[in-house]
Amino acid sequence: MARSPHAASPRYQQLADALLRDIENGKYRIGAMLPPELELCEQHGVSRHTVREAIRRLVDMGLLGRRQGVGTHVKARSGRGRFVASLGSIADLFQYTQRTRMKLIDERPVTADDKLAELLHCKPQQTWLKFETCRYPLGKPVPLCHMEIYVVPAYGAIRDEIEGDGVWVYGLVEKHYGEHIVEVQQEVGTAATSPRIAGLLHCKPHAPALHVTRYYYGRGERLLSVSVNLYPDNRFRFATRWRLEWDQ
Amino acid sequence: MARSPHAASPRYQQLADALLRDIENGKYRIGAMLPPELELCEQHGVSRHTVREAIRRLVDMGLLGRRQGVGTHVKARSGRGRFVASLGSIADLFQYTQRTRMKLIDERPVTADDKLAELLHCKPQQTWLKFETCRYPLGKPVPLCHMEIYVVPAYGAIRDEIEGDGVWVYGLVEKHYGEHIVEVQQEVGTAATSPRIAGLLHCKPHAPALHVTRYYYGRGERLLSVSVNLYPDNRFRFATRWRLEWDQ
DNA sequence: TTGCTGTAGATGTACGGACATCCTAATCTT
DNA sequence: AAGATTAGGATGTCCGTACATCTACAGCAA
Repeated sequence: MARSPHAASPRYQQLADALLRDIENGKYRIGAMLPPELELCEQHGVSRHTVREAIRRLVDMGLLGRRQGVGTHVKARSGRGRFVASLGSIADLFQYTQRTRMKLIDERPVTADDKLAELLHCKPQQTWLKFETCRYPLGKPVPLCHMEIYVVPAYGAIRDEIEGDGVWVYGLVEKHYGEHIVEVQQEVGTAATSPRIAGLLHCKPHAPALHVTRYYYGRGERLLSVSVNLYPDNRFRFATRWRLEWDQ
Repeated sequence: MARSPHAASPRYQQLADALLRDIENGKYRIGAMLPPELELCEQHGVSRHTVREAIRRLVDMGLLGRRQGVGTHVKARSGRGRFVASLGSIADLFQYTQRTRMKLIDERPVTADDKLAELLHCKPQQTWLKFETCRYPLGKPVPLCHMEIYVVPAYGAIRDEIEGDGVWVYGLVEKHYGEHIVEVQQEVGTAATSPRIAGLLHCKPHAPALHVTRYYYGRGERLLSVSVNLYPDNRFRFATRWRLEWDQ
């Protein structure tokens, strides 16, 4: 039977609300199993389709989890959503409104000592290829940032294309080696600019700078590249917008 | 009829893949309408249930949009996902592993001059309530950060609870005024610590510091609170994990 | 004990039908 | 010409059925 004309909300929504209440009230505790679908059908006098639609909502909200052959269990209790931020592509991580150009300063293989091994999350003695570059806004002489880029040696061929307009290392890796970046971990801190790098960046020694480390992962949690960026002064600020995902 | 035993994937998935190909190939261009559900049923020889399941996937991926009574249209062409980061709650934005305590330094109403009006995204002459505080890790004498917190004057009563363990201003606003924070905009930059604040923070004057501005919005894009935080030195780093949402 | 097999019970997939609701556009009325 | 009404067609909701697939567990065999 279809829902009555003036019902406030569809039945699956009412059922989802009821289940949400039961979860928040503690009738179904975290880790506990929900009754099977057919049982919920009887209890609430609806079809299996409606039950599945209601459960689907709660699964999307992260409150429930399901496994075929096993059942449906409670994963979380809170009815409030998560805050999420999203990017269209990795390039948005850099938030450069203007196009930029990369200039290569140095390239060399490096063997990880203890300190570098910690930075790269690898064991000492492992070898990486290190690029040192500056990134310039197109047509401007003052660099935007200083970058140290580490890639596994197998990806050395990207050196031929690393200089140029609008180049990103992760893009070269994806293009040449068919690896897709699936995850990026980013750490933002602050640091004083060393005299050598201050010279490259045209800023005062010891000036405050944003210190950004990014880890690029491919499928299977394989670390493909690490970059350490230094943004001097206030040439750059990160803006992130966090939004509540599913409101109630 | 159910799917044959050894099929690689369910029919709705095959149909979703087929539609995705058609979108990427340009058969259905951005903004164009997809054929109606019943037409897709005939074209692909499946039931409406299967068609709706396939379309649901593409809607979840952001490729399609639908409106009751109108139809299904193409919103985007790319088959690659978005990178998303998520937080369990606003408190995770601060990433303090230890609990903290807030200490009030000053409280006063302020009238926005041009500079402050720009910071607060409001018109000059508007009045706000300004709290100046430091945040300390529990039981430690060295503050973690210096904060300037602006709230609309109507929320003045929170001053009575602003000092204490594990207090967040947004939490007080939500608790006392029933306002839910729905969006947070965050800007991260760097700055040198002024001598006065350096004294409060027990760090050297002009030391590099993370400069974080956060805008807290309630429903209807109403700005409820603004905070300007200064984290000296390397007492704090932001870690964000961006993950590709739906992979293929 | 160990390993295999069968079975019950859970979710997953897929078909069918019916009616509700919403939007657009054509049509009718004023 | 402008507004109200109607009709058609699109998605949304909800019911029914059947079988597939997966998992855990009991029972049996080596």
